[in-house]
Amino acid sequence: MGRSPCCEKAHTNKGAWTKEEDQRLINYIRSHGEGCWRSLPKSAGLLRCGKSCRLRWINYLRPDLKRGNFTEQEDELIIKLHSMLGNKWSLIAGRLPGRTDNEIKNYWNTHIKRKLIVRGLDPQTHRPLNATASTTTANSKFDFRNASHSYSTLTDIDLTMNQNTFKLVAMADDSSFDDGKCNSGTTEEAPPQLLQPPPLLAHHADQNCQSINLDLSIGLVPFQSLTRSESANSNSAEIELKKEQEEVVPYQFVVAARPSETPAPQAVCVCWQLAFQRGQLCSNCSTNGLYR
DNA sequence: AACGCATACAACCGCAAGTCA
DNA sequence: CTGACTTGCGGTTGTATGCGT
Repeated sequence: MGRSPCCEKAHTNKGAWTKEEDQRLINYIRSHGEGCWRSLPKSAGLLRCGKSCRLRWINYLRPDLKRGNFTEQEDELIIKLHSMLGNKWSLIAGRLPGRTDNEIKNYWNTHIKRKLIVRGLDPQTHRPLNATASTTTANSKFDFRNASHSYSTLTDIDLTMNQNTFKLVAMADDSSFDDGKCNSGTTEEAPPQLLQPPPLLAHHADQNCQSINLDLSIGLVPFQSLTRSESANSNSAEIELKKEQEEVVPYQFVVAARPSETPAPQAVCVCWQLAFQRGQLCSNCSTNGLYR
């Protein structure tokens, strides 16, 4: 297809940003908002490529960023989300208000990987290290890492809001765990490699497959606010979705396992929360994930 | 004090998906 | 429908800093 380079490299600065460049970028975005990164550098008087500007803003200059060390709670949340989503750093970052995908990715590579290894867990599979080798082909239908499907045996995932946190409780459907190992009952769409639950879920599944308490306590900002750039880039359906979503009270989210099941009122399919946040259609609930 | 190594993190690169004419 | 273009993501690299010898 022939792509043009993202910038004219001969005329752009590279490497660390200076305070002056930062200030120019901040000033420009304050007065014009995000968006059109390609033309932003020229308009802002920066000798940087748009990509570089975007990255600098998102990862470092954005005012809503939470600087400083990760808390123990954040650590655990990242681990849990990674066990479900894999290296989907942007999705994980979306669940940690004030943290960026780059920051989480770096933190994962420098701290959490080691932490898991010390615990005797494989950082990629979240399985015990000595078990990893024998289960390399195993993934799970509950494993959200590979795709936008295959968690249909969870019949109920409630994200209920306490005063300051959400709590995610996933209830497993007994019938889908019939064999006691919770790895049968494949759905039509489940790819063959997604057959075993990851350890996080498998652990609970072993306990009679009754209840999976993921206990995800996340910040009170359930969704990132609609920025100007998002407004510019989003289609109207997505904007509508976000509007509707913001109106959902009292922030209860439910996964619909089967289309025939009557969804709870005022609830949002958690697939939307985890992987369909851009308003993609969900194969589980056959909607964009939003129930009213 | 100087050096080498390890670590942390900012920034870059290439690719894929999305958008639009 | 097609292709040009933009944006966002994930992997990787480069560099500053800290620490031990």
